[in-house]
Amino acid sequence: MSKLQPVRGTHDLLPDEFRRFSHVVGTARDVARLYGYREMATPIFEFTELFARGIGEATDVVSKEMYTFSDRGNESLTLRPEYTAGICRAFVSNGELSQQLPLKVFAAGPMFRYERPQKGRQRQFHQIDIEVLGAPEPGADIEVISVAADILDRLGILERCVLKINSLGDPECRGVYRKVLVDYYSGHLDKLSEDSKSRLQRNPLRILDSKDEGDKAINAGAPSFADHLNQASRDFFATVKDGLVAAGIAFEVDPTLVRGLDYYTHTAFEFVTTHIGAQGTVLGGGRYDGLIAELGGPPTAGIGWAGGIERLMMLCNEPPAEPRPVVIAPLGAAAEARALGIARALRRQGITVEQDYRGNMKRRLQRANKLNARAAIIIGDDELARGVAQLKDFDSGDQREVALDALAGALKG
RNA sequence: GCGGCCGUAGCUCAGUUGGUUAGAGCGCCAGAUUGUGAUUCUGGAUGUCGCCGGUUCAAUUCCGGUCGGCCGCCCCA
Repeated sequence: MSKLQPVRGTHDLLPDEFRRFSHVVGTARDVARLYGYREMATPIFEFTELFARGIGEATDVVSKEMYTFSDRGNESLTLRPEYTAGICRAFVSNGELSQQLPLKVFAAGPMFRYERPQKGRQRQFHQIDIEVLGAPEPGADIEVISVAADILDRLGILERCVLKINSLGDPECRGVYRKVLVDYYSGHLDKLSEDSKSRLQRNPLRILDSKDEGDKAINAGAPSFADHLNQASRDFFATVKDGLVAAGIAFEVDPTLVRGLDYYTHTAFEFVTTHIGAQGTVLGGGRYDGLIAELGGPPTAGIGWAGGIERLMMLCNEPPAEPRPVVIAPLGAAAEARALGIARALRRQGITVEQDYRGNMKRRLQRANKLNARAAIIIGDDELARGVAQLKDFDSGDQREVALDALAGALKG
């Protein structure tokens, strides 16, 4: 099997798989539309600077997972590793988007991250994405989570997921807490795992989520973020939680939930599942009120999430079956020519019709069977002369004669 | 980036304690009278045993490397 291989961590979406892919995206799009979100798209690559500044230089994503290259004009470009930064950039680039706040957008497309592939983790993967810009109110947090829950519900996977939420506070108390944490862990440096030592400067909040047994023991005595939230952050979080309850959305507060991207503030959340292996986060996001200003735009609040399409595909129900085609089987050159027009007329009526390019009757019916056709329209010289066709039903095996101009009616009825 | 498992026909897998033409099921192709599928019967084709190199008289079987997949860590969707 010395065949051409796709690049590591990429894969082809063959027709059967693509059907499930479109089902996920289509479902998400439909639900987002019900909430008034409008779809848009941004380029697959951006200036490297955008991600470095937006996501944070020190994050894993930026420091070791980006597909970065120089183009022929010597610009450093990067294949987008996530959607939020690009959408925020588009918001800043296109002044008209700020004329009607809040801006509510839906987007979907490929993302790229240089990681070790495993189940639910590829180098090119796809996300659906929702963002609300210009809404500092907790109502936006609630709505965005509600959209996610409805999408998961429609896909039939909500009951296999748990919604975890946490508050990362505002920059003020986040900074205070960060310092408190670093002080605390610095006192236990000798017992900290290697991973966590390196996390200490980079992202100390993440140590709280460590799976290392030694770290867990130290974490037991760690100061909690909840105790360090300022009043405004506390109130904000309480409103979000009350709203979720009012909307009938079940959740768990998880104080160890920390997002790896620097721009998050206040609400952070994830829908996680245990059904698809270690990469159990199916959809996650949060609030990023400082990001747009950080990128050089007007201070504008933001909140949103991204969902992994491949992960959702692993969990979701079979999409509805495609309509079964009708096959038109002409015999002879004259009938074949005539069939082209008949097939086209039927398709204009919304009937799926397949016409083979070659083959005798047996061959054509065999193929019809493989296509899971519901019926065949058989037209030979005899039928042609009389202006009729044999209409064969594949499920019952019955066959009857139908006038050519009555075909559409017969197939619809 | 770290650790572990794996790689035989289109698919799922068996097999060779190193030795002539590497197997099964499913699928695929052909036939069972002239214009009728699926079902049934008969016959057929499958493959550089992932790739490169080493050991050996001899390797798909042993060893090394490499590429790819899977599992866990890390990280995240």
